[in-house]
Amino acid sequence: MTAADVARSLGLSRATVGFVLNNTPGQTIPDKTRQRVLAEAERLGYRPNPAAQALRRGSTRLVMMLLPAWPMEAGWAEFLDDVSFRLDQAGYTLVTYTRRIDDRAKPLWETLRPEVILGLDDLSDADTLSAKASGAKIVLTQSVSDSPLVAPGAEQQVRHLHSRGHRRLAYAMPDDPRLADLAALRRDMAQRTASALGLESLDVRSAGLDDGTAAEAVRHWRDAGVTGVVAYNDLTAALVVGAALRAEIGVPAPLAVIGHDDSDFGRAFVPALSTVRMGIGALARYVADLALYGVGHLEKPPSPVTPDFDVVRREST
Amino acid sequence: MTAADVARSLGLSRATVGFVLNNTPGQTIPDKTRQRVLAEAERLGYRPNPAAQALRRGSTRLVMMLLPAWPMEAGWAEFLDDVSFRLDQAGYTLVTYTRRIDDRAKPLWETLRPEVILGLDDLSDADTLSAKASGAKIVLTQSVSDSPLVAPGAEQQVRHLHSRGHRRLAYAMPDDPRLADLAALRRDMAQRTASALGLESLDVRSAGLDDGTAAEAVRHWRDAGVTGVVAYNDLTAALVVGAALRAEIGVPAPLAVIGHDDSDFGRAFVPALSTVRMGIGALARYVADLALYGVGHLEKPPSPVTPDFDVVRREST
DNA sequence: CTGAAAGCGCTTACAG
DNA sequence: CTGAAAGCGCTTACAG
Repeated sequence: MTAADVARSLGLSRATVGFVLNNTPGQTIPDKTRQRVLAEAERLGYRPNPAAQALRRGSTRLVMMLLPAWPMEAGWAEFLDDVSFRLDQAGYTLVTYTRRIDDRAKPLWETLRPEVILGLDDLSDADTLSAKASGAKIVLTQSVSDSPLVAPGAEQQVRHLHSRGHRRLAYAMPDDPRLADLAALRRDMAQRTASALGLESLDVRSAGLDDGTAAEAVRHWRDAGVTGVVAYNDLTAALVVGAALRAEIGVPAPLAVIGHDDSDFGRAFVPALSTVRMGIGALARYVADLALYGVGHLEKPPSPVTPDFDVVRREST
Repeated sequence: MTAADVARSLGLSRATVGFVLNNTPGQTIPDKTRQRVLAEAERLGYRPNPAAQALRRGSTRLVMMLLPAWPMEAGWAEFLDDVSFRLDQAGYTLVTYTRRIDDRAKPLWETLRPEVILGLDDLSDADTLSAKASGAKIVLTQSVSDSPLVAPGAEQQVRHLHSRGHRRLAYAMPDDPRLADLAALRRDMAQRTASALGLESLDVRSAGLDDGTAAEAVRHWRDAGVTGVVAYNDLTAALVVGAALRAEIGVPAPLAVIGHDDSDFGRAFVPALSTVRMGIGALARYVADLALYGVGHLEKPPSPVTPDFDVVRREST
């Protein structure tokens, strides 16, 4: 079922059909003809062939978003929906892609040829080269030096513990190497906030999944007089709380712990985990517009937005 | 940079270049020419235009895998890598897509035109129609009547509790409507296993996130003499355990609870959650071959495989 | 062994 | 207002 079929069925030329279907400006198609074309296309179930369109236009109208390999919280689904909706309205399509470090398949941008790649995650050097060679423009929404997306939550965490009267704070890092960069950003922001509040510098320790580091950290913190722990995320917070309870150190006193991300399981935990929730509503439009600016669909770059971060206080602080 | 450029640069015809680059059988290209073409293509950084290939071939060589909207456990990343690697070797590309119920963007299959859609998740009726209209073949790896992927873990859960001496069992359902179908499958399998073991039928209750249903279920089970709870997944297990502890019902005694999926946070929980881990190694090849059979690249369908399910006993049972 | 050519389905400048 | 036609980059049957 091609545009030619629609034209033939109507006794029109392919051009007229194309003008109607593409809403080409500068054409004066009588409304009657327009309606006939639309109705016939609908009746025949005509769908333009995207490969032919891409070939002819010289552009795929595809935007690829790189997603991190670690599990994403529920809020991201809505975020992605918002981004893809906004792109959709501008005639672009969002494709998400999770590139693993040891991925053995050809990168997806080779086959799909997106016009823009949105890097929510960093690319390896080899992948960056390959992506550029494929003709895509890389737009990083998360750069290491400037990261409104990831850091401000850490400030909220520290301020929350401070407002609850804690003066000697620690920071719990995850041990997953994929999270190292992100964790360093949040930790530094926490550190800066602590200084700004006149607190001693944070006592930074790692809290891993099965290796006893969480237990060690908790003992160390107790001996050092730490009363509040800022955890990288809710899983790290859970590991710290778990280790504390097993060492018979009470939570929230003598040790308060706050996580980050508002993961579902934090509510099930006993004690329920205090956390920071990121509101990404405004972000979706910003990210979509960043992509549209990248493909030249928008005249100027969107103004940066900072997501909202809210403390959700539960039982662990 | 097109194949024509490569041909021109070498003083050859476009056909010869095409034959070399595509390894077309039945052509006798002198090895010297072949090497020259390969070297020149490499030197010029030639990459075939996928849109042109798709248009000419009449097929996109794209396989789309529908992913569920809920967060996936870490093991899935490896699974997807395995599937895409196998497809890659056969010349196909895997694209993953998460279709949300209230998605407002045009479905991705409209734009990408995959040859096959692998449904790890179910499609709405409207989406099924739209996907078929786009020309894709839908291959369901998870069907309601035959579900080796999702159900056998529930059998392991029940057998584990039975082997620990529990005779009066309950089943904890999630309250997320997106999980309803999957949960029903697991619950039924648990129910069948209980019958086979000569146990009373399971006392089924829902355990939700914030609505007090978990607390209610736990109280009800205590009064009904239930000693073992099979939970849909680890989050549901966590909710049940949390509610039990808050109601001062001990875990694992008098109430043992086993989850499913081996989520990271289950290890951090106090008590650490017993669970069932799904080994999906063999599955990747099966799913990839299902797709390749769907596109006609394989003569006959792959033999079904059942993933391994292993009980991981921790403190909650 | 290699070249000239058709045609996939589309968009759109050009000519009426 | 509408049609005939070019051409995007590729693959491949056909003719030498």
